[in-house]
Parts: sequence; C-alpha cells; structure tokens
Amino acid sequence: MPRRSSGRVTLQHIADSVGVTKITVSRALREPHLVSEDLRLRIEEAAAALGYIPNRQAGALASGRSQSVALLIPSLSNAVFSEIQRGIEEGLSAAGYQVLIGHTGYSLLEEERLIDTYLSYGVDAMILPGTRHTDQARRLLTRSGIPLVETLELTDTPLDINVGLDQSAAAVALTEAFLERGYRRIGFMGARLDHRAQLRLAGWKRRMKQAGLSCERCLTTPRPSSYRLGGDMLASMLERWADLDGVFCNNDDLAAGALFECQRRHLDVPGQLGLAGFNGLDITEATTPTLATVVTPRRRIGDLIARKLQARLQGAPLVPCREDVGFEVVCRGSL
Amino acid sequence: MPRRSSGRVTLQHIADSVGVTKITVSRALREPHLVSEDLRLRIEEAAAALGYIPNRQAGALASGRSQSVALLIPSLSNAVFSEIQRGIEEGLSAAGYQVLIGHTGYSLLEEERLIDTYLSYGVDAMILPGTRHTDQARRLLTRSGIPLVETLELTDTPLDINVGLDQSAAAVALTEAFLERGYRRIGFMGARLDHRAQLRLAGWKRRMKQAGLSCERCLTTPRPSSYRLGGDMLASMLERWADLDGVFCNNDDLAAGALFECQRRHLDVPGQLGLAGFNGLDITEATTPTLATVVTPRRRIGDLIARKLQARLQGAPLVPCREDVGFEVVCRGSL
DNA sequence: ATGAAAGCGCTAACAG
DNA sequence: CTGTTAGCGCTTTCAT
Repeated sequence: MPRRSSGRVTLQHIADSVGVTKITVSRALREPHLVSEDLRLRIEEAAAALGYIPNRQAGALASGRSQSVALLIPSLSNAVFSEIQRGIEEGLSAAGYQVLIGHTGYSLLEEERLIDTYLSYGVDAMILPGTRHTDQARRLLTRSGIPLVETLELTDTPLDINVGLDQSAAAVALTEAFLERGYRRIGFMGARLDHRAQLRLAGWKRRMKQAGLSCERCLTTPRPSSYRLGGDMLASMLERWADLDGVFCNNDDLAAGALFECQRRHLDVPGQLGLAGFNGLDITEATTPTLATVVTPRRRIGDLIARKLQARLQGAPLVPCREDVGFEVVCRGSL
Repeated sequence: MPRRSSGRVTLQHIADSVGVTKITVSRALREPHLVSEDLRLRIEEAAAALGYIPNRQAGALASGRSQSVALLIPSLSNAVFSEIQRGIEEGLSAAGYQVLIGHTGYSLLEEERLIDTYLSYGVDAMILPGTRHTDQARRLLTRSGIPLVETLELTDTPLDINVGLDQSAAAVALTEAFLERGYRRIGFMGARLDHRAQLRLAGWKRRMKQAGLSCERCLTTPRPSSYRLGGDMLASMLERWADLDGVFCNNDDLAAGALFECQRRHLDVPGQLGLAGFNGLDITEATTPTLATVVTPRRRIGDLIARKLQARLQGAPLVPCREDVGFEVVCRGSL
C-alpha cells in the first residue's frame, strides 16, 4: 500500500499500460533512438493519452542535473534587463535549459536569499546582476561549483564568467561630451544608487575634477527612479543651483522626467540646459528633443552570456574571464 | 558503496557529525520546537560549519509540496506587472513561498510550455496573465489540481480564482470621456493586440457605434509597443485621416509616443488633438500636458491575489470566484 | 533493445 | 523528544 499517492501519472503508469518497465518508458521519452520504433510509438501514445507530466524534481534528484538556470535581476520594471534576458533565454532554451527569473529589488541581502533558494532548487548555473555580493553569497556560490555569470559591470576578480562594460569609463566619456559642447556647471542626478550608479557617479566626479570643475551640483536619493522623480529632482536642483547648465542623469527615466520638467518651465534644452541619460532605452529616441545617452549593447550581452554559459555547462573548465562589451555615447538633440 | 556521490553536504553528514539520525536533523531545521534546545543548537552549528544547503528537490519529492508559486507574465519590460508582482511577492514570501517568474512573450503557446515546465517543477500554485489559454493548457491546469489565479481580465468561467477588471467597460468609459469633451473623429491605436487589447478595442468600437460615429480611424500592429512606435503610428494616422481629432491609445507607452510626435509637429494637445492611454503608469503624470488614462489598481490586484491564494494554499476549497477590482478614468491634461 | 536493482536526499507515519 | 522504516519518481549502472 503506497504511503501517499499523489494521484499523478508516473512513468510506472505508462509502463503498466503498455506492458513494459518504467525504465524503458524513461528511455523512450528521453532517448528515443534507444527504443524500438514500434514500442516508442505506443509509449508516446500512452503518455499523451494519460496526460503524463514528468516530475522534474525526481529527475533532477536522480540525475544531479536540473536543466535550469537562474537569472537574477534587480527589478522587474527596469527595461534594461528585458533585452539581456531575451538573448539569454533564446540561447539557453535552444540548448534545453529553462530560465528561472528571480528579482532582488536591488538588495544584496535579497540576492543572497535568492542564491540560497535557487541553489537549493539545484539550478545548473546562475546569472547575477553585478559583481558585488555579500560574503555569505560568495561562499555559497563558490562552494556550489556551478557555472556563474556576473554581468553589467566589470571586475578584476570574477567568480567565473564576467560580461559587462566599464560603467565608470562610460560616465567619463559622457561627461567629456558635456565638456566638449561647452557645458561647465554640470550637475549629477541619481536615484537608487546601486553599485553601477555609484560607478557612474565616480566617473562623472573624476572627469569633472580633472577639468578643474566643481562636483557640488550633485543630488541623489535612495528612492526608485521614475519619470516623476526625474522632474522633481530637476526642480530641486534648479532651485538650489540656479546657475546649472547641464545635468548628467543616472538613467534614461530620470533624464526623460527632467526633460518634461524643462518643457513645463519653457526651459530650452539644450540651449539653456544640457541633458543626458544612460542606457539608451527607446524613450531617448522618442522625445523632443531626443535625449543624449550612453547606449549599452544589451542584446549582445545576453547573447554572449548564453554562449559562454553553454560552453561551461558542456564541461568547459572554470577559467575566470572578463568580457568587455563596450558602450557608445550618443549625443542626439539634448546636448 | 554509494552509486554516485554528489559531494554535497546532506542531512546525513550533519547527523553523523552530531551523533544523531538524519530525521532529527531534519526536524531541528524545520520544526525547531520539536527538538531539545541543546541538540538543536549543536545541529544548527554543525549545519553552518559544514555549509549545508538543503536540497529542495528531494524535500519536495518527499513531501509533495514545493513551497513555490509560479507567476507568468507576458513581458519583462511591461511595467504594468511590476506592481502586481510586488504585492504578490510580499504576501506570499511572508507565508514562506518562493515566487518563480516565467515570461510568455504574449504567446499562448509559450504560456502552455511554461505551464508544463512549472507543473513538472511541482509548483504549489500558478498565477496566469489573462483568462485565455490553449486547450492543452486548460487540460494541464485542471488536471494538476493546484490553486490557480487568472488575472487582469474577468471571465464568466474562471478556472479557480479570477482577479481583474472589465477591460472592455474601461474602454467604453474612456471613450465616453472623449465624447463628453466634444471629440467626434476619434481614432484607436493598438500594438501587439493581446486579448486585453482586443477587449479594449471592442469597447471603443461599441461606444463609438452607439454614438453613431465611425470606427474607421483604427490602426493596429502586431509589433510590440514602444514610445517610438506610438509616434510613428500617430504620423501614419494623421496622414491617412487628416480630420482626426482624438486618439485612444491602447496603452500609456503609445500615448506618450504619440504626444511626443505632436510636440514635434507643434500640434496642440488637447486643443487640436485629444490623447489618452491606458494603465496609469508613472509617465502619464510626468509629461506636458499630462496624459489622460485609465488607472488600474495594480497594487491592489497583487495584494488580493496573494490573500486569495494563501487561503487556497491553506486548504480552502476550490470555489471558482471572480473579483472585480474596478478602474478609474483620469482625464488630466491631454483630453 | 529491454530489464533489475539500487539509490539520489529528503520527509511522513508510526513507534517508543 | 528521538528513532525506524518506507517510499516520493526518477535515472544510473550493470546485466541479459
């Protein structure tokens, strides 16, 4: 008498109905070429008729492989990730992997919690946003032995595969673009300063100092960024630093919000105020004027991650590597 | 001799190191109050020292419960879901459930594939975007017997829990707002016509016909919506129907894009053209003029889903139910 | 080409 | 409060 019967259709049920053993059914479903044509067809028929759904947990437990990969993203509402994700998903799903998404809410502790959870689900690899992790997270990841990807930023000490771009250098390059166009009293606006935002802030500061200019016109907040926030922050900055002639916005949403605020105030962009964002989202090409930004090759990041990861999943040895995908400063109309 | 040793730390290792059996370790970790204080502490210590990570697959296999819930969303880049997701996640994670996200790309077939996958992962419940599914998906879902949520739309024949709003009625109400303000040659712009978009289109048509007005000024495309697309589509519509005096945009992104195009053309909104979007995203409050829209209570949807689902997960019987969360037409500056 | 036996790591049920 | 036993559904190994 079974201890508990889940009521679910199992390999055994199919086996009984066809008159073979369950291992043959298992083979027919996973490695059809190892089973005789006739039998295979009868098994497939029976499986369909009974509505068989394989139990992956049992399969993973028995085989030690789950055919799934965890992708951690900071925020569901951040459009930056959707293209990266598309590249990853297309590449990996073709290779038979399922991509499980988890979201960290920009918190390293939540990231740690998710790492713990997904490891306990037995994922075969993990993709992380960023190169900073809690000590405990590092320990868990290293100990797990599975392939890892750290993305968006670059680090000198990758855990495994690192695909990203130099956020700080990109910020320097964008600041350079302001300087070239004659802006001097350039401010910085940042919301929810995650590590990447901090790197950009550092880049702006470095270039400003190098040019002998003041870095005081800087406003940041831990609040999540939004269009509204961009407008509100610009208003605060204009009030506080009336001589402001340009604003480096930490991302495109803030930049668009700031632009809307300028329109409200009939402030000419770029004549009276230069504006730039970061990431190169769709909206930067849609506004009037269009928005200067740093375009990041997100689709390429996704594709590259999928490619590199597949190699590791197929047994390529762990050789920590760092792939710089670069960036492009695009000035458009607002600068 | 073990057949294969995964090298992973298991309950047995901890048990050996402490000098008890593995079931006691299991209990100490899951139901601490059932184990003596002293033993519990020693076990916890050993677990930490050895770097134990529980194997959830084994746990789920043995217990029949995975403590995880699948949340399917159409698109990662659609901000509509981030708030719904927040409500769901907060509610369910407090109850000890892990939320696994999958994205369907607006495809019912991909949804079916994900349903299959997540069922095979043994999720304890599933949350679906919409009330339309393939026949096969319906079969899988019904057969699984797990709690289900269908959201965003309303249906007369819910599979289980249905939390949403009447998309068609909302579209009628928004069209009404156009009519009240004297607009008559109102067009409709829609991208990627998923079922909700179709319901809205139907609502617009119904109200227009009822008012004896023409529904010919309608432009739709299967392409994904974006700000750029909104601008391009408005351009096409103005060219084709020069007398257009208003546009019902199927979502806020398109509406914002259309507004940007008007700014480019120095077309006065709402004077020469009335505009409205749908959803009530942040951007509708940020532009100049602000955008008319239908605000949907997304956070409430998320909270309600979490509450209803918890009841079902705790054993409340399956009584198909339908919760209408309503909507609010907000006219703002563009109408 | 098919099968038998064993076991992945864990928890349920029942005993003591 | 702790242990014994059995088994979740599948795959691996080895045999035929």
